[in-house]
Amino acid sequence: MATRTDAPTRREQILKEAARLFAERGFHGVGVDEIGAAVGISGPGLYRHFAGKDAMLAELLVGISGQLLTGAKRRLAEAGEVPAPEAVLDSLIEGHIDFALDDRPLITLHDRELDRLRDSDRKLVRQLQRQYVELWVEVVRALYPGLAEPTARSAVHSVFGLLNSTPHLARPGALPGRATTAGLLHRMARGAFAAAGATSAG
Amino acid sequence: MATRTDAPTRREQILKEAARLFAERGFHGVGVDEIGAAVGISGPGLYRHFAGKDAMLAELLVGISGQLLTGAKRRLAEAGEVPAPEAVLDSLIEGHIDFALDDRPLITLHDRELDRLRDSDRKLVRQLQRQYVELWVEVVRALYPGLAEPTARSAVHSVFGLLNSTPHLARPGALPGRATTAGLLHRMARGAFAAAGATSAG
DNA sequence: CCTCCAGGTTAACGACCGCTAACCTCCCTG
DNA sequence: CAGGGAGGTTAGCGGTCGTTAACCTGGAGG
Repeated sequence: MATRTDAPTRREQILKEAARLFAERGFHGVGVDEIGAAVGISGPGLYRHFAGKDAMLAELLVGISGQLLTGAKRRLAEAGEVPAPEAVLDSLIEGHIDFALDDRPLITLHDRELDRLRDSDRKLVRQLQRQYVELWVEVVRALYPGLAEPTARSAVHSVFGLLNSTPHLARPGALPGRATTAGLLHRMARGAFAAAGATSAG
Repeated sequence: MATRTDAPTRREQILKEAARLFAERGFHGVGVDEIGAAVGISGPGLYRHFAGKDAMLAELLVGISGQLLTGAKRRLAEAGEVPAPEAVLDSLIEGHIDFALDDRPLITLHDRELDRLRDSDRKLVRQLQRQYVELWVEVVRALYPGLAEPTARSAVHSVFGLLNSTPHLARPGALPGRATTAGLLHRMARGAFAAAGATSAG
């Protein structure tokens, strides 16, 4: 992860604030004037950077899905030729937790405002999401071979629900410390998968 | 659970359809005309039954929170004088899963549109939610005494995220069967709690 | 120094939305 | 059978919102 040192562009500022506002009050609940005000310009000035309000949401959601998928692919590749399923799953979980903890507004948008997109954008996002899920499913099934595919997919979605619950955990800083929270979530995710893979043939 | 046999009142029809629409497209994304159309009357006819669009959302959210809390209290009481923590936790999990599977739109609204409420209603809903969470926290800590309270609370929220993920699992009927799904979710929830309670002192 | 464009501004338009007003029509009741 | 309330209807108002139009300005380039 190459850490950015240069200042964020105006486009990036806008996207960040829009994400926060959309997550807080919903896509329809936020006006363009508010988004503009959040970055110090006013309403219609946004149209110098984006084609419209929809375009901001689209770019956010496509970006999220793409980042998640790209990161997961990278982690899978880094695992080497004959990866240990446990290590790969740990790596996937870690990546998802990082994302959920560092970009809470985005993780909130990700499964909440998808239906507000134009058809083509929505299809793209869904495709990226599906690839991401399938990637997890394969790793989970490698670790728990007894799991049928639909069951594994349900389990993956459920663990996403668990990991994505962080926005509900408290106002900004009330968590017991980032590392502690990450550790707890990680252990719980592993525990949930283990329970899914253990008893039943699915 | 006394099963209803009489026909639903118009109010109930409206609430049900409103819940579905709010869950699908967000509170601000649904117009009163659409809600009316969904029950066969048109727009302003709704105002014979509700003071306004906000009132529908308020009644839905207060109802959900109340039902969850009431059900949980009942299950706790049914457990008897010196309850086995395991059995109580299983009962709580079962109740929450029933709710998540049977009233998907409501479970979606429950953690998504809370901020659209008037102050007084929002406070009431939050209070009910908090009581529900605290009830779970006590049971979890009885079962895993090593868990510190904040950790237990985080764990409970995370398991809610897991259980509430059902709306994302698939379109209407694509699940492997209700009982199977319920069983999977139940095992995963228990596994997640076990993992939270096992390793760390939290 | 003139030009021009990137990136702002304000004004205003058209659409939509929540809600009210005014009216109608059963159906129940005394 | 008169009366009235419950539960609809349509028309329309007032406000908001996304978007466009028209205009302004500072700074870079020839």
